[in-house]
Amino acid sequence: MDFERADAINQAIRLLSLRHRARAAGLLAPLGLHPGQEALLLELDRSGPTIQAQLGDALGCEPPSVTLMTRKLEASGHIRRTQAASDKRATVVELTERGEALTKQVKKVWRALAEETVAGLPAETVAELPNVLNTLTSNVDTRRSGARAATGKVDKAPR
Amino acid sequence: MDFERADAINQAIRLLSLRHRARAAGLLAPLGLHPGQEALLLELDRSGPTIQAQLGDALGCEPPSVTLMTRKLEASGHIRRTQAASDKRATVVELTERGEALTKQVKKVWRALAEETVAGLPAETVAELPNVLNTLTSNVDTRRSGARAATGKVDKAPR
DNA sequence: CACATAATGTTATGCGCATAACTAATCCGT
DNA sequence: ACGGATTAGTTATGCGCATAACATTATGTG
Repeated sequence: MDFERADAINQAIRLLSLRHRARAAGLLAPLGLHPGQEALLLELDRSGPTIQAQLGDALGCEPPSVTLMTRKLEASGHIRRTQAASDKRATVVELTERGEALTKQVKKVWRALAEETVAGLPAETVAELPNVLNTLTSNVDTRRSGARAATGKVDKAPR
Repeated sequence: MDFERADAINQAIRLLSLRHRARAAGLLAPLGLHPGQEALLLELDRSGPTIQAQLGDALGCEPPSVTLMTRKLEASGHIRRTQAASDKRATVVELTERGEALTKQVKKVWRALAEETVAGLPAETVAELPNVLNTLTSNVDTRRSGARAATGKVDKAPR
């Protein structure tokens, strides 16, 4: 691949990151959220009470980031953190009622953002988009060793 | 669009941002660069001596960010900043020889990253990728008034 | 010309996310 | 059952990027 094409791709990804995040920030601000927090709320809405380590895994960010995100969302009353009974190291995070109400609003914003983002693209391109983006992501993912989650193959627990 | 699809798109963009940036960080670290700085060097390599305001425009970031980026790259000896003759407010930024040498290395890394990023995708998808990503970007770009703008012409595809 | 307005850049501050270093709890092989 | 390794979480620190407030220079009207 020549440099021109390579740069076009890298630069496009970089700019998309900046602008999509900026737009999300603008849409989430009226809800009192900063970008990144919405992902945590949505994950809790999707999975119910969750351990912080799993949250970090789902959101693709590191434990210290999860600590700060949960701390702030707890301070604003949208989530609740309790020590797990079965594992005294773990902290279980769950939505409060306020958090659930806010998450409903977040979902509306999230749909609006996605629609705005893909406006003007052919339906088939939009349909393929998540898969293409996920492929790009796992290609550069050093966390999960680029493994594809598609197979759903999990080593069975030896017990 | 239903929430599932919307979330798949937004989440995919968010994760791609994190991972692509993280991978870039890993590849640039041996060169002594942090992600974001390479874009500035490449822009200077492409356009020659440039005013900071134009740099911010090209990189899609704000004046204070440009100030910090240029300050650090100047401190590391890769760029030089001089006051413009024609406009005493403006600061002209240009590559030093060290900066040019480093940029050569950056280009190699940049090509490698792009190739790694699009690995496994059909060639035609890769060919369309920059345009698709740029469309997504301008759809959510609140900086330059929404849509087309850059070159003053329609992106492409004269039917 | 004078003066309001715009444009360039800087400082201060804040958020998200990262890594490094640390504590505390759980697991596991001997 | 003991003691090393693994895992969950926190604190400290740093970088990139953003906005807000500000100083300085250019510009374009009356």
